[in-house]
Amino acid sequence: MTNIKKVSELAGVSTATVSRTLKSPELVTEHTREKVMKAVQQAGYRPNWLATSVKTGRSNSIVVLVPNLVNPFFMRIIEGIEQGAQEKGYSVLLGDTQGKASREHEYASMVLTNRADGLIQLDHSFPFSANDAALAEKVPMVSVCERIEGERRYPFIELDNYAAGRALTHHLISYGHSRFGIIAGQRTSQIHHDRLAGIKSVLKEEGIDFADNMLVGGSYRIETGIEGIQQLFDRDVPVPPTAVFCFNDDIAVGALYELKRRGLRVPQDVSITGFDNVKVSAYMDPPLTTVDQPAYEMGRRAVDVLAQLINRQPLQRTREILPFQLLERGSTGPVKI
Amino acid sequence: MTNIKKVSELAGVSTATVSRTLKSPELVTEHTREKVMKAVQQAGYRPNWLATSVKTGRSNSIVVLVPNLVNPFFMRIIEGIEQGAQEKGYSVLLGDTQGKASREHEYASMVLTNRADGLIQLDHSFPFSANDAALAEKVPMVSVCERIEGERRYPFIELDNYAAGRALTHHLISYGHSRFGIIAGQRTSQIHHDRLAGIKSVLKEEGIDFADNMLVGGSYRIETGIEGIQQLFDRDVPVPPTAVFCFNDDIAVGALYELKRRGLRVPQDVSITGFDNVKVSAYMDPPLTTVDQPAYEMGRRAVDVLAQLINRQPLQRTREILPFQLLERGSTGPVKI
DNA sequence: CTGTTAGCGCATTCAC
DNA sequence: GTGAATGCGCTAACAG
Repeated sequence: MTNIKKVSELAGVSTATVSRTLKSPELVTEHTREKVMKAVQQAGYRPNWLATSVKTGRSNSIVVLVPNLVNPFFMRIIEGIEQGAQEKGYSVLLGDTQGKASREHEYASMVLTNRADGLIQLDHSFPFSANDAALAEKVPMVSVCERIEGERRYPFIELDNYAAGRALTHHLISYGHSRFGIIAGQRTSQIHHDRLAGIKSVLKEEGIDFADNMLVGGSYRIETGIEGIQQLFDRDVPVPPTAVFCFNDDIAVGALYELKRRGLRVPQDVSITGFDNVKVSAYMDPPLTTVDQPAYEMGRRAVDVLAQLINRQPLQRTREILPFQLLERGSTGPVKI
Repeated sequence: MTNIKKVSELAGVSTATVSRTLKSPELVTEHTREKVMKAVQQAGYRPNWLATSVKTGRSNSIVVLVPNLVNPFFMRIIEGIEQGAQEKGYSVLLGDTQGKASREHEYASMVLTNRADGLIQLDHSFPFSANDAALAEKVPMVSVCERIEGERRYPFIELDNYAAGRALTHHLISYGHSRFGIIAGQRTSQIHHDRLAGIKSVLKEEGIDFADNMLVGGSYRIETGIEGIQQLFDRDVPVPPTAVFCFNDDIAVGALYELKRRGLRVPQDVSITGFDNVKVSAYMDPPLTTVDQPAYEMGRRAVDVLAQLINRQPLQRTREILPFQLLERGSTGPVKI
């Protein structure tokens, strides 16, 4: 292990001077700087990051809790987080929670043991165990694309899900639809409620009924889309929906698959909408009408906010609602007469 | 900051005893253990992980270099890495390189500064800068699903790409195909050469010609699939291919999209194959014939090997070639007469 | 501008 | 079985 002491001996200076040369070169004569740099080069010296961190009390790492790595939407957010983190000098510790509380607790505790300086939560749960809740009081934490339930003290960055729900509904109504189904993802989350409320508000305004049993689903997976269609079209309801809201693109992919399998045409027989604007959604047959979320920007913004929290800087605002974009593509069309 | 000293005072013991109680409880009387644990509880003490790490010289972290986070195949590997790492007590630092050498250098250097104990490379390049190459000599590094070019000293875990290429070719030939196109991903990588060699070996055995200009593409993206089809079907070649090998599922998605857009039916007019068995590939219309890679297991295995390297344990073998599985689905069929 | 000194928080000798 | 002392590698205060 080549350490600072060896370099200092090699350069014929003190360890402090070596440290200074590397961290604040302007505090050092050009002459010594050259001497030191030469020794650094020669010894192949790299400062031990662990030691620096103990000393400064900062790990310069952040941990990201994500329920599912294989979801391209989350990964796009994490790309943004990574980019933002890198620019600010943070490393990203990946916390794949699989949606399990125990794993959330484990990863969240990293910030309690100085392994990370802050936490970004992509899921909607409060990630600390009951045991750690007290310790977690002052932990820098931000949630992005979701909102931590029952916790008003943590900032969040999310989409205007309510407005997006309204926009999707208006879009479908403009095509003449009046019988709707919904295949939802996680039903306990705040964004679920927002989207649902957005949809229902328009239906109410338009005097359209929505029966509770037309809301199915419960997770953001392709299989949920398949099962959702089965439930919506198999039951004894005399009139199946002519349009189905899917609460993410994966669900929509499953729904599209299952509708086709049943010989139903999209959008001639049934219109469907997705959510997130995942890359493949544009290349489906037909391409999915969906809501674009600025995932990458959300990730970057989350790092900005987290960094301010870590540095105890005041936040301008604690909640950021980002605009969405409705992408009208081929999976929606006029209602069948 | 509640540190070990506070706890020791609270428990009326020395700091050494607190440390022992937490790390090796068996070295301590039950009586003192209880005393200490109570104090730990009461103080809400969590050992500072940074300090522990400086002391032991181990960060218990590994860094994973991945060229693209949005590719579900890579993410499946990383799921496996995460799981394996967690079981072995390692944390995963995410290094999204975007395929850029500068970012690779930056992330790879983490293992030079004790920020990580080892490195898993998912891409095919030697990730250290020329400057760091000497220092990197003894760095624990493993590559998975690719092979680090020109470096024989690092172990790798990968698929039998040669055999997979052969299997795909046999499959298509059994359907009567004899005019092939290939849309490749990164052409410089070892796995590219292996797959290509596999395909060509069968063609040669069967006496089938393959013109060099039927190999197109250059990156693992949907757009590459689209452009690839354009190149293969637009050129002045009198006879376009009846079957196209796509070197991953994303490319196949693009190819499928573009073929349909041109009014060509899959598989009636053109057969296509993917690679990786990404989740959505099964739900395309038609579902993609593809090669399943045991991505999750590859990730787990990579951690096993890396851990052995970190602990300077001898490796049984330095190169692991895993079996693949050919999934025959709807995107391949008999050649059109 | 540079060197000396004193820790950061913890783990590990070595005595007892 | 436990405590006192030492040091991991580095940075920050203070002198000079």
